[in-house]
Amino acid sequence: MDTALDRAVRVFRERGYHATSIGDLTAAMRLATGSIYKAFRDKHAVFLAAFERYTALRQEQTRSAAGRGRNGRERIRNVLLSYVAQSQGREGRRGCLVVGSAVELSAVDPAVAARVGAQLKTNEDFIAGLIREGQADGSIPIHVAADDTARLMICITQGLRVVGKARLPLDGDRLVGVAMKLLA
Amino acid sequence: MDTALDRAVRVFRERGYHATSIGDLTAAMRLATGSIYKAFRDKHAVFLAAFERYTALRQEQTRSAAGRGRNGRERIRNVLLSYVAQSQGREGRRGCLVVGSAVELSAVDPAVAARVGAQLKTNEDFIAGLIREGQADGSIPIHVAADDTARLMICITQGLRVVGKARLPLDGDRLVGVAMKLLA
DNA sequence: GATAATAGGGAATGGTTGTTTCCTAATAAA
DNA sequence: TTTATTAGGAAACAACCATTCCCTATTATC
Repeated sequence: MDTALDRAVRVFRERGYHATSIGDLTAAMRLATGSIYKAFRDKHAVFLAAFERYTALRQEQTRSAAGRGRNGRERIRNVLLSYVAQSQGREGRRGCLVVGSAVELSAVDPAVAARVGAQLKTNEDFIAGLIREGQADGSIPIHVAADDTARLMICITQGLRVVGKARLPLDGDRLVGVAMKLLA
Repeated sequence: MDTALDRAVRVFRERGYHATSIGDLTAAMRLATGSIYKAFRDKHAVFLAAFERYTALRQEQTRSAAGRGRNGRERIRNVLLSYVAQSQGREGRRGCLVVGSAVELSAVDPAVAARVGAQLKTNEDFIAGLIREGQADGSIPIHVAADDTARLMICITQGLRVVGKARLPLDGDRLVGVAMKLLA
């Protein structure tokens, strides 16, 4: 069932919610119409489940990228580099479910809006935490405004997904090199 | 006819392409079905026309914001502030057609993808130009990498629209204050 | 003033959508 | 082995979609 959900995630990422028909889902999930409706109340429920699976997976990836840094500054650099990598090439064209949901649904779908908002807040808090870590371990100056900088970095990461979907090439080292000035 | 297009822009921004039905368009544009199809080949053509009208209007606003600065650095600050303002409140929730098109359509619609790419490139070139202006007038250090910084700023502006659509509050002065570090 | 041409409106249409229903095959319980 | 229960699949259904067609005013032309 989880592998079917993974396939649903993929279709929703590529096409978005409205452009994905139940027919697309049956083909992608390799489940018949009736089977999908036995497992989920409706298309919306499939989407919500896919959304949650996607965010759980992505969160894991981000934490793991952060884990590969020796101090706060390096952890943030790795997180940003990981975002650029995710936003590029085929994976980038596939898109981000959080960004897609925010743009396509959060204005008209309260359930989705709540989840999108929560996810952004979680990510922002995580980055703010890393900044404070860096200030504690001496790798980031204390005068850096943790919350504002974290929010701006969220904008950068979300913007990367938009730009990546539009197929603009992204050079991770150079882009992140510039972005790290925010921690000066 | 242009005022009808403006109304179409509004609906497409709020709901996106797929979730906007011809019925929605007739209601918004105050035109009957037949009239729309007499003026445009199909729904896709309406969208393309709306997209072009939107980008023309936005471009004008951005140039005008830049015009209110006395040197390169101030022009960029004003452009960023204008983006934050546009991404906030009701206008922010209404969303950006460029971001929306990039996320919802550019993967499956070459015509839209080309327009989105061109628009992003135009904006990026504009910002890069402002950076070079600033370097010429002495308000921005010469060691700033104009192209990389411009691309990162595009990510910030596009990300602002995503975050704004998700209803997160944005403090223009503080956010832009942090972002201006990129020009240090 | 009569006629041609056109802009606009609304009903009809074929296709597609999300959802339900019913049937079949497999598994678990007795 | 037989029965109860469940997971999965395909066809049926009503609602809605984008699009076409045809009709009615209105404008422009002669």
